[in-house]
Amino acid sequence: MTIKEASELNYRYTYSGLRGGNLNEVVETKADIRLGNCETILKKIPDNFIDLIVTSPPYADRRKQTYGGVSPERYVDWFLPIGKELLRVLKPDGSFILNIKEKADKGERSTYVLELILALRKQGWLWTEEFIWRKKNSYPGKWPNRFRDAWERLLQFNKTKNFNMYQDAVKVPIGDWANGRLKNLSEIDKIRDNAKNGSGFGKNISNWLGKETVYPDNVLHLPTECNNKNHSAAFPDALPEWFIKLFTQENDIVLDPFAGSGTTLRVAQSMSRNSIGIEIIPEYVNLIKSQITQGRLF
Amino acid sequence: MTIKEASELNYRYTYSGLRGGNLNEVVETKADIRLGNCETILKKIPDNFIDLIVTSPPYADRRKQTYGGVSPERYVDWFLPIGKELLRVLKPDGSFILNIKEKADKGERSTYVLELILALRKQGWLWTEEFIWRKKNSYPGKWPNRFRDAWERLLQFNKTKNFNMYQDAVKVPIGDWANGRLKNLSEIDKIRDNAKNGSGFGKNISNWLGKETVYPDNVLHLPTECNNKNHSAAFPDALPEWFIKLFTQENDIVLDPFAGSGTTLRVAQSMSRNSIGIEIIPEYVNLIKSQITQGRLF
DNA sequence: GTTCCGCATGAATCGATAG
DNA sequence: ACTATCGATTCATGCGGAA
Repeated sequence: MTIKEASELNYRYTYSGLRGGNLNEVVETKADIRLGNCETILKKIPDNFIDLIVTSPPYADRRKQTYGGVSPERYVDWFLPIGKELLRVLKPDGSFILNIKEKADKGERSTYVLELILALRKQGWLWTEEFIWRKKNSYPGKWPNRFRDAWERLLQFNKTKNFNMYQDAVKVPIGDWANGRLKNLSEIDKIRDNAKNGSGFGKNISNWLGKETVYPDNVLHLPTECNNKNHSAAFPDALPEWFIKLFTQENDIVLDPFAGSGTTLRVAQSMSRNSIGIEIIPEYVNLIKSQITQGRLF
Repeated sequence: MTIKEASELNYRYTYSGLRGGNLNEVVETKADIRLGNCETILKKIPDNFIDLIVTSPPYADRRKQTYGGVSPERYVDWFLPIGKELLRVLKPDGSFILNIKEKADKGERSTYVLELILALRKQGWLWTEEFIWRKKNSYPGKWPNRFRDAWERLLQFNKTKNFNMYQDAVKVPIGDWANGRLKNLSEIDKIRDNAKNGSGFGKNISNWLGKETVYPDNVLHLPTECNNKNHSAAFPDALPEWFIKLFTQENDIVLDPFAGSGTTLRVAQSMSRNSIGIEIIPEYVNLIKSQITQGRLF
């Protein structure tokens, strides 16, 4: 058992104890999927209720009139009322992850995403970071003046600067360079720190000795999922999983206001997080209900 | 001599031959580096003169010691007069590649790059594409609310939709997944062919065997160069090289209005492209002059 | 000739301290 | 209060000399 696992186990015992239950009593997480208009249902959620919002809204598209066909020109105005509700329901230490990418139209990239970022900031959001989702197997195709689009934006917004971030939960294996070099590196550090001030170097060393994982950066390398789920724009499980690990703890509440095929809810529940989803198409709601354990959260 | 060098040499001979000259007559490319203010010198360049602009301007609030540093608030106003001249000197079928990345400040990303894109569009530029430069060895560090920044923007702007793009020049070796699969396939194919006396499967294989390169996508994976140059942050040679291959032919003219240590000019000349550079710091101009064959182009 | 090791160093960011 | 400076933190690379 690792220290981390022991720590988590200890937390669970403590948690159950505080509730006064016996050790077999597990707090079951709930997934609350609602059918209907996004803005309307958002208004029913209490203030400061959500720990993490992860969503991939319908992208603007001039041609498609079917699912969420919002034109680029109207996109910002369409999204802002939703952004306002999201700002209200998010806890002060929560985060909002928006997966979006502008399409090329008549040879140009649309600018509505840039305008959306500026508008959300004006609305009160902090634009904390832009992660890149690097899609390993991007959509194939060839055009005379454009290569395949192999990345999407993952925009992080916050209500305050002091949001929760559990960085240790997403550490990754250290690069190959370390195999032959790290042992010596720590020796160098020893010498350097001894020469500098002689104190506190042991703390540094403890960070490096036997190091096998490092913190990731702001580029996520994930394949798009090949299995079609009857939904046009499903992102891979690993995407919400990464942000749920990074920004929430067990029994927190995750919200996806454009639930689609329900990836976020399903992943959240598998990770013992509560979740709320909103979806306007009945077929998708039924699909989600078949994959989760339902329960009302508000 | 590598195969690549030999191939290039062979091409040069052929090229000279087509011109009717003897083999010693080489059309020499010129690199024209000028010391001075960017906007001032740009005004001396004729209209529709440049095939490709590749540059990395000083970012806002960076390089304060060397370039003085432009504040994020003033950045767009500072850049626009330069953008206007760049628009004038670029050929209608040329491209403009702008390498830039906003920094984090007080927990937020600055928005001046977004505003710059919108402003350049208003100025008449088409925002054709945003490439991602993924930096594997990004600057280290750890903060409570942020991971390391491992990517920069490579913004492509054009004057018209019908710009030159030589996609075949930047094809890349097919991924390792294909190599492994291809070897396995051919082994299986061998066995099958032996067993079945040629089932037609070999025909498919022949399609695969010739295929060694594929078109890249819009994410570039390049390490930053950490060699001891006298310029603080030169981008790697491979960066301008890729865009010069993609957007120009031999003897075209490449412009870098913020030449810095001269990477763009040096690479352009090594690829038999003419180049123009502007740099305001005398030491860098001298450094560049020591690395190129000079010649006036305007 | 290869491989390995020592070393330097990056367009970083935050929080604390100093003026 | 507001700005300027500094220390602490951290990972992947190239280069040059040594084995």
